Amino acid sequence: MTSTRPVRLLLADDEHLIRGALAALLSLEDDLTVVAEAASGPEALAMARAHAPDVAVLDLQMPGADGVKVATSLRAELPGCRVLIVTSHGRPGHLKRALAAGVRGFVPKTVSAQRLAEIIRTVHEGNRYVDPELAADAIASGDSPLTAREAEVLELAADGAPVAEIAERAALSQGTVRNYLSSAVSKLGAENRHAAVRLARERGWV
Amino acid sequence: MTSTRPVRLLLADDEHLIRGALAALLSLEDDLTVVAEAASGPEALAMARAHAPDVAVLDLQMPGADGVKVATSLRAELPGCRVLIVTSHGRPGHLKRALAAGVRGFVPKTVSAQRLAEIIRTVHEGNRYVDPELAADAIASGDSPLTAREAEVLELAADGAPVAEIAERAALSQGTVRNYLSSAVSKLGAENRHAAVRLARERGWV
DNA sequence: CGGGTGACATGACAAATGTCAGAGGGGCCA
DNA sequence: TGGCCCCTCTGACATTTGTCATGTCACCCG
Repeated sequence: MTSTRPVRLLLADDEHLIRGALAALLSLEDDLTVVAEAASGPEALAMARAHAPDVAVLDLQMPGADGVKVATSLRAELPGCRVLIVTSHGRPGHLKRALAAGVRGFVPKTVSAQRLAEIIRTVHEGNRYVDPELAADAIASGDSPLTAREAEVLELAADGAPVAEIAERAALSQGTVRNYLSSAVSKLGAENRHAAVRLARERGWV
Repeated sequence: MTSTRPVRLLLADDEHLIRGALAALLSLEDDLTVVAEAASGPEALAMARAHAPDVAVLDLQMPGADGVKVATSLRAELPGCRVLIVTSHGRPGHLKRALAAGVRGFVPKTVSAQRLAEIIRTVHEGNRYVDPELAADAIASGDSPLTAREAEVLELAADGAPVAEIAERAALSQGTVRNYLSSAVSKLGAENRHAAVRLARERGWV
């Protein structure tokens, strides 16, 4: 395989500094070429439509729509475009969501550019790549033990709202809300609902 | 001023990808040279001692010790070394803390590498540089209305711990803790202490 | 069809939390 | 020195929670 045409990349990250630097570094690899850059979720989608890249390298946290949402849309609109998610804070639940959205690769930003280039090639060839450490975390943390309602109520409780407000927003009775919160708290082994929110967040279950 | 020797830089960021990319980009500027890199707070300090750089470019959030703590130590040990903080999530309080620690520059990662290079030069010449948007946020959010104790107690309450635990850890009576929490909550206009924690965090007051 | 499970509810009780009034002591500054 | 503000505490009270027992209803599966 001598003169394959280079892999066309879309780079999306809201931090200009990182995105630019990354573009520069990846361009040094002569089998990779950055054809488009975006600073937000919607922009990434638009760029993908316009340039139909081979691989989309997406940051997980972007304004507008996060990497996973963009990946979902991309999956439908451009099935040929592989998606690789890059993230600073790899929480187990994100990985699971990402894989469910058809993402082919998931790596933390702690990898080197060299390594990232290799992973981009891996993904482009149709293989999957998940950072071993993140994968281990995801397996260790397991599936969410929360039912859909419990998770929903816990989420509404996330900003410290009192039960009355949660009940109203969820269209549930206060007693029911307290029941859900109580069971969520005990399932997570937390001291109270606020600690439960923290735990669930850490594990990516909300 | 024709043949000044290049500005010697220390780069500290726990994300290898970013750090490497940044190093590569900044090295393209012929008046800048990266003499050391670090992936954690303590490592940054050690590197600074070993290489005595002209400017230290520090990420705000690093394992071990954050950028501001490193800056504080650096101020004492290497007064000649200017510190520039780079951050993803610019919260007003951080800026204030950073300036108090003698940091000369504070910029979000949304700037371009070009711009960053200019800012590094500015800082190296002894001037200060603070991102205008972050500065505006900091001014708008104003000073913390919390007394030292209120902030301390609020911080201990941050992870959802019950009052009893806070009281023990702060060596205060439970009643006192509740009084402080109560006054903090009302000063912040929050619904309860958990919402207060969130608000205070957002504004960088804890 | 019967049984299990989850969504949803009520009511009651104990525990934690929020609020208020008051009170003593220390430091700072006019 | 007197006033003011903060720190610290106490005690009492109303409100909000967490927990438990219990019940109804709908749905899915064997």
